Amino acid sequence: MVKNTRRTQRGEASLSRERIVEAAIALLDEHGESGLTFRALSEELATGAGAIYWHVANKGELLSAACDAMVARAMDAAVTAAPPRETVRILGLGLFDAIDAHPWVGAELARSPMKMPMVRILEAIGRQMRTFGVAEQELWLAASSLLNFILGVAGQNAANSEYARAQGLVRASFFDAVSSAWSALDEDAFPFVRSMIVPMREHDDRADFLAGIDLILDGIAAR
Amino acid sequence: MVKNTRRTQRGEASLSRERIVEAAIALLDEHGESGLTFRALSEELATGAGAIYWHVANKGELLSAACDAMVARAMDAAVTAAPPRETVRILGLGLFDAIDAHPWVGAELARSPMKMPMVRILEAIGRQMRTFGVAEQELWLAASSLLNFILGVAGQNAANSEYARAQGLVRASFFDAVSSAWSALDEDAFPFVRSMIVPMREHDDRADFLAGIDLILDGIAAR
DNA sequence: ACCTGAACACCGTTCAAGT
DNA sequence: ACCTGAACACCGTTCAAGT
Repeated sequence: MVKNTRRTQRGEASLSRERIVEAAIALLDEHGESGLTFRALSEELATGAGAIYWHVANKGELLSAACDAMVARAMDAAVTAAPPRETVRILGLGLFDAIDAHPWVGAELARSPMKMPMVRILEAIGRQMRTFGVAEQELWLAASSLLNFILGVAGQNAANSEYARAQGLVRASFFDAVSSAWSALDEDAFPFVRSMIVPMREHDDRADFLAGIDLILDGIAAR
Repeated sequence: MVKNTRRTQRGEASLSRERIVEAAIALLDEHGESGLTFRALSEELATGAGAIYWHVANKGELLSAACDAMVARAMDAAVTAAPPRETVRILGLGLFDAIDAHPWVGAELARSPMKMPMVRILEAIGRQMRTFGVAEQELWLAASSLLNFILGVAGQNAANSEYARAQGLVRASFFDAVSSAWSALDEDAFPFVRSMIVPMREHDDRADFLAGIDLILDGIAAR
């Protein structure tokens, strides 16, 4: 490991997959999804684009790795000895908060096929379903339903945040904008949505997310 | 309406938002999300990029309009006089099949904030929840939970299809690939996921989707 | 009012060349 | 083995100019 002694001594770690992913996370957090470009990354890391490609296959892999790092962190933080129902809530909330703080994680999760970041979530949820007492032949359904719900919420939250960012709005005024859009809908064509304007405005994403998980757990328990 | 008589007589309708959206849908269906570019669209429509921009604000609006057209079609096709539980299943399946046939719809849906395509789905589901007998103060939760689950499934299905397309795989061999990836996971770190290899391979997306909806409806009914 | 198409300011990715 | 940075082949979007 003599190769980069000089750089290390100067306080600049040599280029590595880890450092690249770290820098990518910083860019994504600061400027949103559109903030991650190989040019910005090169500048941040003081190298050329080609150097990054030596450590990472392409942008997709980079995004996926960044997402995975965040999800792994959230899953690890949610390790408890609580009963399964409570643990699933903690897991879910951990993910919810991570996505709330880093919307791009939700967007990437909603895109990623059955690869690593999702496998982690499936593992964490599935274990709880098993201790929850779900029958063996229903485990896949229980775990994947919960997962799909969580991914749906994740995607929506991320979309809302990105949209709000693009419009330069804060969270509260985003829902103001939605509510005025819904007010303009035709009463005959959209009676239900119009009747939801007030509930939508008063709703609490976090609380609804938890309640949704409970709904599904109730449905599972009812079998 | 004299302006484009000549063009119309020649059998080429003049440029319009509708024709543009139509062409966009054709490109998306044929070549996936990456197939929709303003250049390809210009060629297809035999015009310049600027002409398209006169009718459509930007690419996002175009994608959203294309998605909305597909969702509207699916929702209209699912109008029945069946009891609410059955109707929700029909609505869901209609959407599921539309996304299965046009994966880009699922991807766009997972991205779109609380705008038009989603408002349609919310309206259709919400009406059924009301006739289902859900209490007024629980309507938002019931409808939005169902919606989030559906969007989650939509996003995953779309991601799987896009991934399979990119790899040049058919559906069956996609799950083969996932199962061999899962087989390579560490047994100690991922016992649950490894135990799901067989169930995952044998599962039926459509059936699981329906079962998931039932799970949530059961949870709602249990209140 | 509607369309043309060249031009602009970006992208991700590659690759010969260096150390 | 690792890095440089110019070059390539694309993008979405704009805009002066046409009809």
